[in-house]
Amino acid sequence: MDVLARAPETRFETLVDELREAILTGRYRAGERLVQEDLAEAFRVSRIPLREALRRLEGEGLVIISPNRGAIVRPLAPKDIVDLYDLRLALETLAVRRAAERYADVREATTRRREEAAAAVESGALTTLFRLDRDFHADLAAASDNPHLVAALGGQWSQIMRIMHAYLRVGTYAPNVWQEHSGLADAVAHGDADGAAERLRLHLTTSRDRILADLWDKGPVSR
Amino acid sequence: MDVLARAPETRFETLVDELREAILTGRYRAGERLVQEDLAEAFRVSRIPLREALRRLEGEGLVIISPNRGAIVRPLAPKDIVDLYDLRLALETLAVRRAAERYADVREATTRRREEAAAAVESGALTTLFRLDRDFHADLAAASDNPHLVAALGGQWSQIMRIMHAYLRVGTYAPNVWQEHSGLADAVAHGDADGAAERLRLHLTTSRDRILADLWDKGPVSR
DNA sequence: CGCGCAGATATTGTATACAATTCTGGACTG
DNA sequence: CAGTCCAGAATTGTATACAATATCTGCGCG
Repeated sequence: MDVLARAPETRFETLVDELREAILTGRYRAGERLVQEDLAEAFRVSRIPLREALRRLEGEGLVIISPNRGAIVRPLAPKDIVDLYDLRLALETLAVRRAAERYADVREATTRRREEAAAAVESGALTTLFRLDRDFHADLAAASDNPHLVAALGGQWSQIMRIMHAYLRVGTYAPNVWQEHSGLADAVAHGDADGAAERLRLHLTTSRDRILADLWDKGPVSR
Repeated sequence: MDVLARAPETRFETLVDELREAILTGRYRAGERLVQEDLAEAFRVSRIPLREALRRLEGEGLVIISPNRGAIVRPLAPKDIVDLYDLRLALETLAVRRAAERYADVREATTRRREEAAAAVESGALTTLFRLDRDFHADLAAASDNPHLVAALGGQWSQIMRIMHAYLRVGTYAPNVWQEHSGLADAVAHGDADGAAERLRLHLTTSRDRILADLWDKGPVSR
């Protein structure tokens, strides 16, 4: 057998992840055309897996495909930010309530990552920072024991990550985010569903308002 | 120009709808293998648009694709029913609250369809009945003015329709569903967010319990 | 200056071919 | 007789090429 562990992934799977990452980080900007031939060459694949990947991302709401006209990166308007956070709050509130009812101990989801996040802030590694944020909330969602909810939230996180990359800077990213994460995890672990829901609401509304405040400074840009 | 309105749809789009419909109505049953060559022949298309359609349905959670092993119709366990209704309640509660805040008049969404549904019950046209049900709730969701929420709910409805087709009969389908729809639409139109949310909760929990009760009769079938 | 049409461009759909992986059934071995 | 292994079948994954269709662009013409 091979010394190196063989990646069992198909080209479609890696391609979806790479393309999603490229859109999330702004390498392909909002409204930009995604020409199949160009993408296929850039990612060293043929058009078949590429088309499948585009269809998947279309399903996630990251790209828009018009028949015979091609794909573009979906534009993001300020209202999208409000709507997405509204939706995310509803989904994640359900998640933390269910997790609290089960007394799920999600505290290690913070302790493990808290100092890593601090280091990322220090070095300005924004992508790492956002990934840690997402991973924490993903663990929280998984604690709900509702796979369908986890899947729905997973789809929304693509959009959230796009917003973060587009509008957050080290100076904008709240320094006490991980403090809020800890309090949230504690409430869940103690079975305090109402407290967890309220902490989540505060956490998300402040995050959203921080983004919106930053947005007004720079004008209604669609990146 | 042509007399007949030309369908501007691509094969992928029609294929997704046809395949989804086939799975929803049980033509392909849970766990059944979906062989690409066979499907391509059955729907008179080549494998490329077929693969794209399967990827889309995989994203909707209707099929499961294993690398090099092919696609199957996703099995539905009783816990899935509970989880899906839990998720749906959270999403739709947000929708009706937002709709109520806007005093959205969704009452014609019931009046138009109420007698049509009664006729469908009479003639035993279950598929028509389910479609009317979905259309009402889709109108309700649209009244929230949150496209992302509408999209999320749309994805969940594929699963809900599967459950309905699998477990509901004319005798099981509640006769006063459309009465509840009317009350819900009235509350929304009067801007009574709390009342609408409570009516929705009752509507969905009774629907769910009816399905679960029917399920225990027949045993834990995965159709 | 506006309009329309032809060519260029791009995408979609399809066919074909082949590689890679998984599954299957039976022969072989202990 | 049970278990293993292997060759071939079946299926999926990918690449290439090409026809059909739709869109876009720019030029000529009235």
